[in-house]
Amino acid sequence: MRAAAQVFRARGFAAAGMREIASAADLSPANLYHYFRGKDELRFFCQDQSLERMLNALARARRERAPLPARLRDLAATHVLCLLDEVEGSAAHLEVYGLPPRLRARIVAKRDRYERGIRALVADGVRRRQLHAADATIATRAFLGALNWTAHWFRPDGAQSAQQVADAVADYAVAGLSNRQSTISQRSAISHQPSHDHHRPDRQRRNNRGR
Amino acid sequence: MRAAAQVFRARGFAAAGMREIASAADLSPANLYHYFRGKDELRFFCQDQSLERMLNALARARRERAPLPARLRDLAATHVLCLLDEVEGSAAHLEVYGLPPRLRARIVAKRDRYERGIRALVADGVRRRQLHAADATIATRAFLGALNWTAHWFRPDGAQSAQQVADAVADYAVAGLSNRQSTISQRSAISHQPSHDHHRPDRQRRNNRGR
DNA sequence: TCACTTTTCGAACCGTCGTTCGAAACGCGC
DNA sequence: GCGCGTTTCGAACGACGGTTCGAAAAGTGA
Repeated sequence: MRAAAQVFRARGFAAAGMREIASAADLSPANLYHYFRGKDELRFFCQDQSLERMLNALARARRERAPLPARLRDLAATHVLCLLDEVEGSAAHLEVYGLPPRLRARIVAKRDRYERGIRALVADGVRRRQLHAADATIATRAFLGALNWTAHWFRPDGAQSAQQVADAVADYAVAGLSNRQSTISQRSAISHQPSHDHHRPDRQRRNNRGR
Repeated sequence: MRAAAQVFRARGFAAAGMREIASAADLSPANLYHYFRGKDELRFFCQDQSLERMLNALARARRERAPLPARLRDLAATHVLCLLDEVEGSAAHLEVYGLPPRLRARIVAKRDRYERGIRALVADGVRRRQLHAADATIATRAFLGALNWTAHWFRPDGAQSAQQVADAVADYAVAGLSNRQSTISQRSAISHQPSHDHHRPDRQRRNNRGR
């Protein structure tokens, strides 16, 4: 499972091959199937385990009595560490498309439970004026995005350790929710004309509303 | 290309099939190859175009004279709109693995140019004390993560429009750079014992520092 | 040593996917 | 209608990936 998580994180789920996973685990491809029913199950276990750990962190954040920003910061740092450092951690919980009819539902349910839990914390913080967010749902997802994206760029052989990255990213993510925004011009006076349509010369414009 | 971008965003690059793209574009699979050399080129065009638009937004942010947070906010909102709203936009620029030997270099170079440009803005803001970030590189990537992640959860038929989401996410992302951490216990007094090593019985420890 | 279970693996099956080929259908100027 | 370039597509090829099969090797307890 550790090998699978590694390969999933490095190549992405769809691009990861069972033969590659097997070789990373020092097994023959066929032998993998005596431990796992198939690729989907492997993916499911990785995701399920990561989510379980994150839900534990969420429960801890709920029960602590420290100020909300501090609790969220710990939650965020643990979240990032789950993706990066912990050997068995996997960023696979981000790709839910794919295939599994039954398994997918279980993962999505768990993931939603996690997200809803965080959103409840955020919304509560906003109500108590300890946090600031225009929309708790969007803010929560942006918050999670800053955390999840680390799986895309972190390199274990890089300059900073997983712990350092987790701390820095967690600080950033929580700062986005903290109040006392420093008088940013709320809507920006800049012209803002998207330079849209971009004059594409293009071959021709077939298929305009066919079907 | 619009159809390809759609399928790429929905299924991911590796999981997207040429047959599916073709059918989404009302073409036969074979016919696709009279307009594009192959899947890689299709991917390249999508990524290149998105990046081009983002680089334009970056150039605008560089030349404006508004306060830095406001400029970053506009840049962020445009970035999100590139991923979400603009029909031809594509979130494909996030998957650079895959295959292309020559094309890959060009995309990565362009992406790095974009990231470096933003990082320069951030670092400059930190120097002028208009922004706050412990590490400009990590902060920039967390910033971009909050933006990029929208491609994973945004649904066009959802409650809020792409513009609303872009605004809210951009506000959050910039707040993470402009908010002084409000005396969050810097290292959090919470116990924090990662429940690490998790007692894995493990088979054996081959390949420790192999390479 | 002997059954019996567990683990391992080489080889192959089968589907899918990216891609190509050859030719039919179309558009258009003459 | 006739040529000619463009567009379209059905069918198939080759490769790769997930998976299965059957049996050999390794472990286990008496």
